[in-house]
Formats: sequence, C-alpha cells, structure tokens
Amino acid sequence: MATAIKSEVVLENAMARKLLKALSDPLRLQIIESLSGGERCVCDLINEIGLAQSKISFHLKVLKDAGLITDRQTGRWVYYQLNIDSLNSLQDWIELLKESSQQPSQVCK
Amino acid sequence: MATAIKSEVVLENAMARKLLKALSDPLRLQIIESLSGGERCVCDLINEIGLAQSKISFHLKVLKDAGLITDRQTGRWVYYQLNIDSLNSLQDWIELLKESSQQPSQVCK
DNA sequence: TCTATACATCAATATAAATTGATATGAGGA
DNA sequence: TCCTCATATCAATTTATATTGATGTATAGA
Repeated sequence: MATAIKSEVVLENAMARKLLKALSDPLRLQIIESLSGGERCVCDLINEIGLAQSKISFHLKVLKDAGLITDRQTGRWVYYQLNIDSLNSLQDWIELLKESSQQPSQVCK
Repeated sequence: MATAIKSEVVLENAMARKLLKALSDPLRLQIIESLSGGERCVCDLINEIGLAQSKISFHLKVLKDAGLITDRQTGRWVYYQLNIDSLNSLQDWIELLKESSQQPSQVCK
C-alpha cells in the first residue's frame, strides 16, 4: 500500500534526522570511532580522547538519546557500545535516497 | 600495508565528518530529500519547500561545499543534483564502523 | 540599452549548541 | 558510617550556526 510505504519513509526520515544531528559533532564522532573498537567504559574514553569528563558525559548523553549507543552499568563503571541497529537504519536511509535519485531531470519553465 | 589502510580510514573519517555536518540541519535534509526525486532548479526548491530564497541558497552552498550535491547552470537557472559518490562514501564509512564494532568488550580495571 | 528574472552574497541579528567549572549522585571499600 | 572513585548534571558563558532583509550579479528578452 502506497500510504504504508510513505509513512515508513517519513519515519525513516525522522530517525535519520536524529542520527545525523547526533553525528554532526567532531567530538562525538571521535567517541563513535573509539567505540567502533568495541565496548568501552567512560574512564577509558576520557583517557583515550583526553578531554574533560563532563564534556565526554555530555556527548555520550546526546549519542545515547539519539539511539546511536547503549549503556550498561557494572558497579561504578558504565560501559558504552555502538548500537548497530541505528547504523543499519542510517544505511537504509541513504540507500533509499540513492535509489530514488536517478530520475530524469525536470526542465525548468 | 597497515599504514596505507590506516590513512585510508583517516581520510574516510574526515570526509564522513564533513558530510555528516552538512546533513545535520533539518532544512538541508529537506533539500536532500527533495533532490532525491531528481535534479531540481533553485526556483522549484523554493516553491516546494516554501522558504526564503536566500535561506535555500545558503543551505545549497553548504551542501555543495560538503560535496553532497553538484550544480549545473543553464541560462538563468541553476540545477542541483545529489552526488551519489558522497552517499556511497557515507555508506562505506558506516560499514567500516559496523565491521569493527563487534569485538569482545574490555573489562574496566 | 533597459527591464525583469534567477540566483548568490553579505552584514546584522537571533538562535542553538558546546564548553567550563562546580556540584550532585550512587556504588564500593575501609 | 565515612571516604573515594566513576559518572552525571547544572548554570553561566562562549562559540558556532542559521535567519533576515537588503543588495549584487549575470542572463535573457523587449
């Protein structure tokens, strides 16, 4: 059904928007790239990236709110991990763009 | 060679950073989504999106500088089009993240 | 050459987002 | 219970980004 497909696309767009926004900061990208080496606790990220703890925590929250990472607490430590599902969603969104963008151009006027 | 691979990844990261930054604005996403329907001139985008011309032009420039779109002038009209290569780069970057993120977690302390 | 149209650019302002330094919370261990 | 450590949160400030309205530029047609 056309409406079903369309509302799916709209949903996808809304999700992509959130993810892309969260990925638009260089420090957050550093965190993401660091987490791509596997799960890490905050203290490790702080050491690895070498920046203020409040800064790291702030950006971790942004990434978590966007659904890009998940956390898990063990004792005093909190471990963060990339959420593969969100990366898949982003890839799907890009794929949709690519698929629909090869249409004939409309001449203006 | 390990260094060659690594510098490739670094390049990819730098490119991803630029693309993601450009994609982080809702109006620019609207433009991107509109262009996914095929090449469009600025006047069409203005009508479609219904916002000030200077606004649209500003964001088109950001998208173009990032390499996400290309332009082509014909007479008085300028046509913009999605640059598929940039979308592919972004997909590749995400793919790399996914591939390397399934490693065993390191326990803290 | 004059005028209208399509688009780009710019300076001023408004808005949003990131940083900083301090404080709060909550888990463990002594 | 008290202390320390790991992390989160907050208010104030700074920095970055977007918007607005005006002006500039190039093209085409009369």
